[in-house]
Amino acid sequence: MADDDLIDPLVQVCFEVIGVLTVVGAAHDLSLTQVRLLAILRNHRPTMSQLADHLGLDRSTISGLVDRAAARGLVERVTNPDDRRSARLTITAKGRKLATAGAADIATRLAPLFEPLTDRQQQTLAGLLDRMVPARAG
Amino acid sequence: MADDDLIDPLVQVCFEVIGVLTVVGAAHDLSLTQVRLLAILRNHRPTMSQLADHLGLDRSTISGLVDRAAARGLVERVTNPDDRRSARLTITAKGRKLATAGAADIATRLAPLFEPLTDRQQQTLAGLLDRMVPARAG
DNA sequence: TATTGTTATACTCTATAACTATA
DNA sequence: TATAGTTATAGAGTATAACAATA
Repeated sequence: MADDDLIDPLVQVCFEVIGVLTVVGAAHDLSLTQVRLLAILRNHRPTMSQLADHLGLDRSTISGLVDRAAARGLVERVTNPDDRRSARLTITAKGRKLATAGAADIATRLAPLFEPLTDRQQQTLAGLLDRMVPARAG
Repeated sequence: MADDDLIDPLVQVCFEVIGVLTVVGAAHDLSLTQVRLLAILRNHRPTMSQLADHLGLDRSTISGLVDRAAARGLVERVTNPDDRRSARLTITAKGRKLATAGAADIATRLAPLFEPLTDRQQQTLAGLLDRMVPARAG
């Protein structure tokens, strides 16, 4: 098949989805990157370096990002007694609450995108997408 | 079905795709927004306001964006003789060349994502995604 | 020496508010 | 008056380079 028959609609859908994440984030004064940060911290406690690798950003960028989120009381640095150079990041109760509310908003705002698909088609889509995401350690 | 069974992998895949667009853009000194700009201008000649609406950005943001792209010779403002307030944006030959090369890079870098799927599954995916993108005027 | 994280710096992206020119 | 676009301003996101602390 012509690549574009798949790539074009995929990229289009991605921009729609990212657009939803961006506006929902903005409604809570969160940038797209802050949304990702909270989403990750819901299930993980990475070090700054691990976070940088995962997000594909420089460590210095992460420092600023975490500074701003910490200033809002959304995340916390927890120093590691075994290696005092490194710090683990954790989400606060306030951050978790915001993340949970945001996830619900996102689900609601994403729903219209799935509307053209039958339940059966949505299941098929979920299966295909699931196969595309590599199992990720962390 | 549980929403998250669809939303989670969809969002994951979207971040993968956006990540590819970001790194390919960066390899050509283009931000993600500049990549989108060139992608749109390959097929359209919008006014500044139309572009702002389409990208979901403020008109003032578009001004700066276009300034920087124009300074690199990638796009041009063409004033409309019928309404001298407005300007249509066009891609230059240089911009088109860059966009074409970028699109090829993107296809190459996106390919590993599809690898877990059979050709038949890729066709199915393309069909489902296609149904999700609204026909857009412009 | 190597690694973890921060700081200083500079540029891009973004929105708000105020503005100019045209309609 | 209303609309198209720009400019001034301020803050967030980003990378590079240089740095301090720890290993």
